[in-house]
Amino acid sequence: MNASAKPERTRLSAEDWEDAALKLIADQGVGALAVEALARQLGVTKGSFYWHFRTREALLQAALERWEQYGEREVISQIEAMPDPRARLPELFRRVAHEIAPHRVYAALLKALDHPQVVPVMARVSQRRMEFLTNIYREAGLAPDEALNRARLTYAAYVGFLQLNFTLGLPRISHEEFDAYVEHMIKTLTPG
Amino acid sequence: MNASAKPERTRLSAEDWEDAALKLIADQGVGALAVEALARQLGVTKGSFYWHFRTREALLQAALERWEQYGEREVISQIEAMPDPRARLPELFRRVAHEIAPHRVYAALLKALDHPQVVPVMARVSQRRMEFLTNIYREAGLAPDEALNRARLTYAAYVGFLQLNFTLGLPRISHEEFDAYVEHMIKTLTPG
DNA sequence: GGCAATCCATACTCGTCCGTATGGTTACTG
DNA sequence: CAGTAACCATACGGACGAGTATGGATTGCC
Repeated sequence: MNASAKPERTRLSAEDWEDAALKLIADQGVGALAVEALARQLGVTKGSFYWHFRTREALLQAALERWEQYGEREVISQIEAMPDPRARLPELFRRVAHEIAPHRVYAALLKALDHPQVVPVMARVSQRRMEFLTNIYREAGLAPDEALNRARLTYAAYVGFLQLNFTLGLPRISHEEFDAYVEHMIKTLTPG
Repeated sequence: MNASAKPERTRLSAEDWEDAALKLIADQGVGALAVEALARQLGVTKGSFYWHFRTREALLQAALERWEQYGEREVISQIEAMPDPRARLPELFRRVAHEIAPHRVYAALLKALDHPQVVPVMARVSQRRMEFLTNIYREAGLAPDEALNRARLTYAAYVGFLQLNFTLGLPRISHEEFDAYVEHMIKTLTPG
């Protein structure tokens, strides 16, 4: 019942700090990323931190890069492996809608877009996802420009949903209502 | 060529501070709302501030309430005055898409949803707008639950667009492209 | 023109957080 | 079992921002 989630650890690595940083970002946002707070949470002091990282900024950078690398799930490859292109969109929507945990860091980063360090990361990640979405729409039968615009619309709806629902807790939607919303979204945004 | 935007002002009122606060929030976010910075921008010192407000928190509160009252444009009443219900949605979309300035505070507040003071304000404002949207969709012919879900989707797309485009500068979209996107959005999200 | 009330400046205190300096402790290695 | 490298604690310096104290300036009013 220590302050740390993993109480029995003797020595830490840089990766441990990065993971802890991402967890803290997901919980309280980028602004709450303070080295003394992190150290307390890990059961050590600042002395440890400044051995692994030159500065707080360096930790943020490392954590972001780590997230960008490993955070991009294999969802993409799994979806692309599906034989029927028209079946990919509904599957993608339902998947994303029901896996909330992996999106918490993205939602937190979305609120830190004034921070110079997160902007390029978010730009790259969002760009890749949008291109992926655009491809799916093209393979589902949309013309190139239509596919691009539909991808923009879909991704904007995704981002907005993140903000409105588990950052703001807007209309405390029930499970059944939520499922109905997802199906409505599929019906509205899927061609055909 | 002073530091202040309006150099020739002798005495300030509480409303002046609130307006300046909202301007600063729109420009640099809620986190940048510091009293000394604000004072510099207004050409005075902290001594002035603490006469008008008991604390920084009080200023934020007052500014948010001011924004909630006067920020809700008369767009709503203008749209509702339109005779043809089916013509309201395209008009609303085009309007919102081309008036960027009034949405800058909303976008900034969207990034401050971890702050306890902004959450209730944003909840109320977003709720009202969603209800407004839901009504329009119903009047355009959608069934009640369909109208609600479509309103959710539309509003999420709006919120997401704010984040992706003038917070992140995502794909530096051109004017023509943007107009095409808006029309695509109208075609996709408008019933019939 | 004098007197309050209003408004603002200056000069502090205090807490927080980043970063540094330095010495101690644990683990690895020959 | 040394000795060296990796890891961590303690203590400090300094920047920055909120809030307080107090006196000065300005405005409106009688």
